[in-house]
Amino acid sequence: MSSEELSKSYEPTEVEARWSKKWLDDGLFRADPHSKKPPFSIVLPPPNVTGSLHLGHALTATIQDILTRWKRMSGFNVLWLPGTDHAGIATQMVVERELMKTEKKSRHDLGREEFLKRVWAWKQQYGERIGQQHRLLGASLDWSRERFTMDAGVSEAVKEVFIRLHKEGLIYRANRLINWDPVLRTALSDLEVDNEETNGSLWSIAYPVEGSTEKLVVATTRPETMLGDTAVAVHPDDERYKHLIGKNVVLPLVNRKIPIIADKELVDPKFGTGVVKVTPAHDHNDYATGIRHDLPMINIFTETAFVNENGGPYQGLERFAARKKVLEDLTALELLVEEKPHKLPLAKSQRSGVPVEPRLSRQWYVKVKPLAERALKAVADGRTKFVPDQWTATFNRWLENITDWCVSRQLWWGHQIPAWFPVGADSTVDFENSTPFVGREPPAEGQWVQDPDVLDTWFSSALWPFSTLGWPDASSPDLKTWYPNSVMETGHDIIFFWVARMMMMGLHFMDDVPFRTVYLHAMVRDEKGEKMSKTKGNVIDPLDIIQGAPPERLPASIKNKYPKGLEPMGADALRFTLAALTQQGRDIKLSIDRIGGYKAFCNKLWNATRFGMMNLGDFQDDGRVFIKERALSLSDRWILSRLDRAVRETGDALERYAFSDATSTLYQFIWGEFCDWYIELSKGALYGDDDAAKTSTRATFVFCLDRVLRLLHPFAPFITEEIWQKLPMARTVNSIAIAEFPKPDDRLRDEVAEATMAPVITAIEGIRTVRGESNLSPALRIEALVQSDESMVRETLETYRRYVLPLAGLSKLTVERLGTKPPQAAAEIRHQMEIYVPLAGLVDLAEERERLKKEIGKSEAESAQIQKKFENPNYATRAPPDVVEKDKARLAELASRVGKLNDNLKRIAPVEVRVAPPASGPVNLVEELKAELSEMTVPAGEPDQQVREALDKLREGTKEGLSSQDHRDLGVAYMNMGLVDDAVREFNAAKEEDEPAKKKAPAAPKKTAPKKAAPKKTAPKKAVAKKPAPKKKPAPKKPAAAKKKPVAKKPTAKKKR
RNA sequence: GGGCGGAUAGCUCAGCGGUAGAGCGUCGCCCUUACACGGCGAGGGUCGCAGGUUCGAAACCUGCUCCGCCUACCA
Repeated sequence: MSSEELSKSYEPTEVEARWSKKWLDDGLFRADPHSKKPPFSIVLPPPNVTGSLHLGHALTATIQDILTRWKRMSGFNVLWLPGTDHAGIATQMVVERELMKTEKKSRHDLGREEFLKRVWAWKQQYGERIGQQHRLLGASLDWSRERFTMDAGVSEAVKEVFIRLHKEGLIYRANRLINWDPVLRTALSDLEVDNEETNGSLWSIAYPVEGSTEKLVVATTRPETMLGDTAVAVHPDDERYKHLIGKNVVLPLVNRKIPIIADKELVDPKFGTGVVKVTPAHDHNDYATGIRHDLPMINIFTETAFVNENGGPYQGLERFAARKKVLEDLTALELLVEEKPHKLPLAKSQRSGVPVEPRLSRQWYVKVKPLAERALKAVADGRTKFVPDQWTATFNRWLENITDWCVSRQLWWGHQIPAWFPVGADSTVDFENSTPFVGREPPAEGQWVQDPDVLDTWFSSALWPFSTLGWPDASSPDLKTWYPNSVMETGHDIIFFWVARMMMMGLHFMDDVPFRTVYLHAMVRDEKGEKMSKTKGNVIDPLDIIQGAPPERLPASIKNKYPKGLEPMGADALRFTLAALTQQGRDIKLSIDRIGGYKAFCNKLWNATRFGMMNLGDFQDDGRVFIKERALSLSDRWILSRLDRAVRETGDALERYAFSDATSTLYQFIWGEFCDWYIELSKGALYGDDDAAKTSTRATFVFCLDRVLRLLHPFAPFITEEIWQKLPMARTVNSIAIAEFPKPDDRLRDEVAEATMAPVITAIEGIRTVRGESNLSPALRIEALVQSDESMVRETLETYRRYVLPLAGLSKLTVERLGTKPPQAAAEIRHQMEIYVPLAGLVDLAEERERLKKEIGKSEAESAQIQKKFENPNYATRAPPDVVEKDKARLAELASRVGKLNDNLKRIAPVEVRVAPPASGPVNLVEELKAELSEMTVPAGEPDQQVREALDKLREGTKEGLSSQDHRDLGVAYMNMGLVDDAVREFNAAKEEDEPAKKKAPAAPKKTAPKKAAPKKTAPKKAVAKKPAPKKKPAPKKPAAAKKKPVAKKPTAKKKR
């Protein structure tokens, strides 16, 4: 790691290309079914073979790759199996559209065989793209096992399943009302229909009652379907129409007699006119009614939704044209009573977007009830778990109300149904009424043709967890090793389409659940929260983010924000972002800026490595000496201990599928602790000439970086591999991808080191705060004084001044007991220490006063808040003692803090000072200060009466009897005369006078909350008096123990992103 | 209509009974020899509204208001 030069910033593109190729060449991700390791398997949800990956796929790949790499590194025999889906309707549509565009031909012009050739060619051409995208994302898939849903093996599984289900009576053929897409000319399952609220109309049409002048007025949203009406229904209890039940109406326009029936399920007497026209062949409700009442069913549309021969004079009209004509004709007959606006749910085909036309048709169905029951039970028994578990309820509800699954599609691209129809004597085939034979091959006797229909794409997808592993060959080693899959990870949008169906098929054919855990992720949306879709133009190709893209390649919305295009972000940054945005049950809003932030994080890591390369010299870790056996410095011990926490937290987070917790732990550790603190602290040793210290620091650096890279590897595989390969250390494997995932190691934990570092960090931060607040240039070396009555703090700061000096930018550090304060110094009161930075000549003291006042205000506010709790007598008695203790301690700390801040404020009071009036009680410094500010007119150099008297006393040698107030007054006087040292001495003396009093009854609470009623103050006062006692001393670890704040009180947890 | 999720700092979100947090953005000082894709510091919130439970509620309960998503046969 010494000689090589690293580029100044991380350039992902070249690195990623190199490693994705290398991993592939080395076959690192090839799974071995005969391995002795415990198995772990995931099958990739197969994307549409002719599509290209979008960010949703990138999220899928990222999460699965994180799990996969983590498990692989943790000693599992991992299989992550890739594949693609033939995506029947979608693919067929794309190819048809292309055919029409380039050759002006329909698929019918080509014929089935030729058309399918074209689809396969298309698949060959575009199928590669998805593989390529996955490789560039870093997905550690076993490409040797890649499957396609129309591969021979998978097709064999599909046939087997169909035939067996048929034999078991779970697949049957029936003539029912189905959802028909008149553009694609195929049946659809319920799930492939989207209900969309639409603004339509509700028309009222008068139907004349036969043999009467009465008319029944029906309400409808689809008047054209009246051509197929076979009844009119009223509610049996509706007094308005009771007398008409059993009579007929004459259907206008077609003059067909149809009965008036009573049906309480269909009819809600309160809606519309309370009369419903019944069109069983074109409406799902009417269909059910038709069955109940044994009504005739008249189909009035062709496959393409044009009126057929049953529509009389309307034959040949498209359905919406027919509606218009029907309405016109009704108007002419004066039978159209009313048209009013009406919102209705319109069922549209998910694929073509066209309103679905319910159509009577003979189709194949799967009887799912029995299958669903097993799936429900498996989940109830905990054999499969949902993460997040809120999906369990969704899953259950759907399966509990499931209806039979229409699996036949009138398409060409897909698994042709293994059913055969006899060819009649006249060479025709009666697909409607003849009985098909189900089997791989037709019977030897007679002439048969195969059912032209294909199966729903999801039918083959449902078998994916086992069809990809060699089923139906039960002896397949892959199947034995990796079924059930460990995890199914996919988007929650296909829980019904896919997850539920895999559960049913897996249980039925493998007699075990297909996967133990289902992790469902959210949908990826754009930064405004809108769904990414081609029509909205906000779809981003993951590769454009990874490799960068010129503006013209970007969708308009992105181009607007990034007119210069996108810089290459790298796959690692994209992956880390996606993982960080993962949160349970919520959509993911992806922002490019956020990715940029994680790109910066990669760059940070890169540069930390660069720093190492420049400073590790010829160090080489041969791995023979355990790190803790070296002579480690405090910072070494500290970072190792922090590292162990990060290891623990990352592992825990992964166990819980809490990917975002893992990313924030890693981010925080790498940037906030390793880079911001450890590297800075290590510079002393690395730049110095103590060879032993140098070596231990180098060893620690390499040790930490190695662990942290391995921890990070599942999230950011490329940069971690690149860097890991450069570390000067012995390796047992040649890729980080198969190195061991770090495990917690108690030997690294060092509570003493963390506790010792705490005051060092506190001091550095305190001094930095003063610098920052005072706008001191970072280049300026300043002096600082730290006072503490804790000997441990003093000793630590003395011992580790070599840490404090450079990190706080000091030229001099003085450490002492609480005592004399420097004049004109900024003060910062921190836990167990007071920090003073003389500012004379450096900065305007007025600003420092403002700052102190603000600090005081804050502390007082917090103090008041806590005191309020004590005002409630129940608080002390009923709240847990530890909570009360904590509040008391905090109150004491605040009180002392306020006192100290006030002291300092006083000390750097303006030269033109108004001396406090004589006061019998405790001094209210805040009030006093306010007064000072408003009366800044007292001329300098002329101490008032009080001071003069005090000075007189002094001159008379009666100093002995001076009160603390006297000392203060004297101090002010000396200040006014420019005798700083004398002033300080007096202030100090004032303080000492105060001390004994404080120990009995602290003055601080009185100062901070003088308005409080006396009785209420008693409780906290006692507490305060007790608290600063020795008891607290051995607890400098408090800051380190705070879980979220790893370093100290307010450590480095302010990192970017 | 039913179900689920959400409403916390300008933005995106953690927190889910005991001192309001992070990242981004903002402001200030800095090109300090790993990193300006950087360093250091700071400001910023009556936790959607109204009740209730509790010593104590952003968190638990009830109701309401918005915003998403799923699901459903009001013609």
